[in-house]
Amino acid sequence: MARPKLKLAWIEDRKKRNIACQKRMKGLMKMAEELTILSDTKACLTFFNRDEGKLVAWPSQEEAESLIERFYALPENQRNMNADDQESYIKTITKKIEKKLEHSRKVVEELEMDHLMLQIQNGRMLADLSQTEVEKLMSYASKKITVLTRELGAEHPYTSVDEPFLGDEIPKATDVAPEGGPGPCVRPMRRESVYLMDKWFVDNPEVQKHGMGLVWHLDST
Amino acid sequence: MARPKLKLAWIEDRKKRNIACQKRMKGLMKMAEELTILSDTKACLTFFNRDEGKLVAWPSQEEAESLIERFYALPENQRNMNADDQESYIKTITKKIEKKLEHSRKVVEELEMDHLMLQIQNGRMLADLSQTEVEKLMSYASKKITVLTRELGAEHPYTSVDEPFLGDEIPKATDVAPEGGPGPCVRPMRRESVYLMDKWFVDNPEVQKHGMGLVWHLDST
DNA sequence: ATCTATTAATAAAA
DNA sequence: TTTTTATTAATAGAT
Repeated sequence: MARPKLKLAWIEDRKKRNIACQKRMKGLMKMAEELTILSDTKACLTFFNRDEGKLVAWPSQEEAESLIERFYALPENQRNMNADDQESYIKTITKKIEKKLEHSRKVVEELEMDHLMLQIQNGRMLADLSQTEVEKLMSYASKKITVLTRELGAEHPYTSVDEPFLGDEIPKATDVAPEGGPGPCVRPMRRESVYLMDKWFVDNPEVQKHGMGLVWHLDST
Repeated sequence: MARPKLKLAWIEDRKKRNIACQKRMKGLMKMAEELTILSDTKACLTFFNRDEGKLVAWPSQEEAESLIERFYALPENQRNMNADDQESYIKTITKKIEKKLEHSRKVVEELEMDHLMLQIQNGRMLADLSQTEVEKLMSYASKKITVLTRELGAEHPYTSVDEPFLGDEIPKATDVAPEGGPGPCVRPMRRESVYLMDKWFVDNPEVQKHGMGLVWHLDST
C-alpha cells in the first residue's frame, strides 16, 4: 500500500517502467493542456520511447512542426543595432553558422552512406566501389554501431549477440559528441538508417563476401 | 494561505498568469526530465508564450528538431513487408534520400558561403582566397541574386536605393524545409543570409576593390 | 481499468 | 526576488 519515496532512478522492471512511462506521459500532457488553458501559451510535447519504439507528439505532429518553425524564423530583429552590438552579433552568428555547417556536413555524410548502401542493395557490387568509398562505408558503419550500442544500452532487445568489432576506428570524442551538456550527447541515428543498415548487413551477400561480417538483429522481438 | 481549489480557467491577472505559466513550465520540464531518467524515453517540450513572445525549447532546440525529424523518417511500419513491397519501398526511400542529399548539399554550400563572407567581414582579405573560393563566392552571389529577383518580381528593386522592402518580403523560410508543392521551385533564401549578403556587399571595401561591384540595398529603412 | 496512500507540485502569502 | 506553507494534484503499488 504504502508508496515508497521516489528514488528517481531507472526502473529495472520493464513492465513497471513502461507503465510508469505511460502514466507520466499522460500526466505531462494533462498538465501541458492546463498550462495552455491558464495562460496564453502554446505547448507541445514530443516523446520517443526507445524501448517500445513509440513516437508521440502532443497535441499533434503539426503543432510540433509549427512550433519548431518559429525557431527557424527567429533570427531576431537585428535591424536596430548599434555598432558594438554588431560585432558581438557577428560573432554569435559565426558560431551558429559553424555549428550548423558541421551538423549539415554530418547529415550529408549520413545520407551519402544510406545512398551507397541502397545502391549496393540494388546491384552495385562492392568490388565496384573505390577504396575511398569502402573505407568511408566501414568507418561510417563502425561509428554508427558505437552510437547504437550506447543508445540502446546493454539490455535492449535489439542488442547484437556479438560485440561489434569493425573497430579499427573508434570514433573520437569530437566525432560523437559535438554539443556540450551533460551525458553522452549523441545524435540519435535515424530510424530509417537503422533499418537500412540492418537490411544491408543481414541480407547482402556482397557485404559478407567481403568479410565485413557484421550482423546484428533488429527484428528479433 | 489557503489555496482555493483550482478553477482551471484563464487567469485574468496578467502578472499572476505569467508567474503561473513560468512555474508550470518549470514543473513540466522537471517532470519531463524525471521521465527520461525513469524510462528509455527522450522527451522534448516546446512552448510559445504569446503574451511575452517567449519561445522555449527543452532540453534544446536541437533536441526538438531531432525528435521532429523522426516523424519525417517514419514511413509507416516497414517491419512486416513482403518481398514485393520491399522493392518498391527501397525505390521510394532511394528517391527520398537522393532528394534530401541534394537539399543538404545546397544547405552546406549556403552555409559555407555565409561562413566565408563572415570571415571576410572579420578581416580575411579577398586576396587570401583561392581562385576556387572566389569563383564559388561570385557564382553563389549571382545565383542568389537571380533567385531574389525572381522571388520579388520584375521590378528590379535592387536598383532603387530608397525603397525599404526586403526584410518583410522575404518568406520565412527554414533552411531545412524540403521544398515541393506548386510554384516556382526556388528555395527562398534564409533571412540570415540575406542580411549577411547585404552587409557584406554594401559595407565591405574588399569586395568593391575587387570589382565585384555588386551593391544593392536591403536595409535602407 | 480502478483505487488509495503517499509524495510532489504549486498558489498565495511572507 | 526567493522562501515558506497549506492545499491540491499526480501517481506507485495494490486490487
